[in-house]
Amino acid sequence: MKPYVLIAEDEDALATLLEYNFQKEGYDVSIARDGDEALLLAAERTPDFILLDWMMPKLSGIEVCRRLRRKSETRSTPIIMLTARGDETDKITGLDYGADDYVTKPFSTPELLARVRALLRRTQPGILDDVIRQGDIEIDIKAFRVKRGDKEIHLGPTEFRLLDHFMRYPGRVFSREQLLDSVWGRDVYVEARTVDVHIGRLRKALKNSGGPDPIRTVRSAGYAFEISS
Amino acid sequence: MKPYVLIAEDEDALATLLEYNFQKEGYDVSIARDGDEALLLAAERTPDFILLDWMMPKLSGIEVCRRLRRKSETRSTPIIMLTARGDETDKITGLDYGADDYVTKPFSTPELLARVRALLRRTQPGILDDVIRQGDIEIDIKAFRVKRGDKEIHLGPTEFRLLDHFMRYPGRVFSREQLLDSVWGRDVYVEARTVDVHIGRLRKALKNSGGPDPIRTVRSAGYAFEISS
DNA sequence: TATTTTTGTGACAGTTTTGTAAAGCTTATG
DNA sequence: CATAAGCTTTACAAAACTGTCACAAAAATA
Repeated sequence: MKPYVLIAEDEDALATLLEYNFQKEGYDVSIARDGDEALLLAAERTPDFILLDWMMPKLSGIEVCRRLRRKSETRSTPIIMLTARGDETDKITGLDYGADDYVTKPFSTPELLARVRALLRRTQPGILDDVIRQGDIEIDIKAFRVKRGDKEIHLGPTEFRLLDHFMRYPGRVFSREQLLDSVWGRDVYVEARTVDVHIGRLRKALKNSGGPDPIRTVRSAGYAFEISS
Repeated sequence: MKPYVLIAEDEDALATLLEYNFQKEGYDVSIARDGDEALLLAAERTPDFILLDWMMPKLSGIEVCRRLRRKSETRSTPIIMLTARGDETDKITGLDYGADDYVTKPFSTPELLARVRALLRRTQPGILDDVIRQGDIEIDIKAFRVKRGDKEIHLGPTEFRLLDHFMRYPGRVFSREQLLDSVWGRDVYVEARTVDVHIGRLRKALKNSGGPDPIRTVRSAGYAFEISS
């Protein structure tokens, strides 16, 4: 639903500040205090982009960056490096290792947010859009509305987030666990089968407005959203 | 293009707050820390209106006011005086010396902004829109009036600002917290549920004049104003 | 075909969120 | 100083939503 950012930063004050600002700006945020944690969180739920501090305990930013690039899920995830001023060499090295942009500390929050928006627009087109359309289904995130053809569709909060998630990644198959992570939230404990129930509800709502069922069940794997446009 | 406001206020915290809020609202802002500076800045570029603190170093607000009135460029520039509560005499004197309105501290930012808009509409016609219309609902900020169809609607101040805000951003969903920020004021502490009560009153008032409820409840998210035109 | 595994779905009990009337206060007004 | 108007909070009822379960249906497997 919201763009999901992973912030890897060991300095507490900065991490909190960033978390606050990005949340306020409308992002889902996770904070990692060291390199290990960053990799862990990134594996749990693939972020839409990553803020990576250059200097961190356990694994340095550059090492994290390199490892992320080795996995298929995060190979193309945009990464912004946070470096101390003056380390010009860091920039070179960082970009070498696959960072997409870098920002020197200290930076102003609006500046960073602007950089992030620019990066997202460049690399993840559509992720900042308010309206997503797939076939005859249209979802407006800011207005919390769903339409199929001309008909308004009412969805409960969970079904809305679920559809939102699916429509951002059309065709991709998500396991129940993945859906729980990214739609319900990492820390919530619910039965995997609960996903089925909500899928059912979503299907019913979408069917009421006519047209084929856009959700495909992938037996023993999960669900995917597909619709011919 | 943007209205240009000169803010003369020596108290740092308040000056910064005002600067931030007026900029966010789309004004060009200059800050003067004392009376001398205020006159200087006003001479440099004639403001569209002036916020003038009553108590200031060097030249008091009232003296600044009087001198501004002597120059042809600023003779008719709207001036809002900021005074401490209780100084009833200030009001009289201030208006005598040519202030157009006065606001007692402490005030909430949205309240001040509303006063400013009203003043600008009264004195600088055309610089802002007077009326906003959505569907059959019409709000006249200058006159503090609301009409639905032909019927006059009476609203309390809070409901008025609430409707004003909604009609400026039709279709968009605002959380209770956002509404508290932009309608009540960043600094005011009020229960989130209070918003519900005012929404209820606004709905009732609008319903009395017939037609559908233009306010949509978005469960677990907030409210939005929508009406078919 | 019989058996096992996986998915679809109606029912339901519990929880969360919203609508609203009533009460207590504060501020404006004459 | 009394009255009126408007604001916030509270409490309770209604409505919407949630997660789980049980069982039916479908698909895979033997």
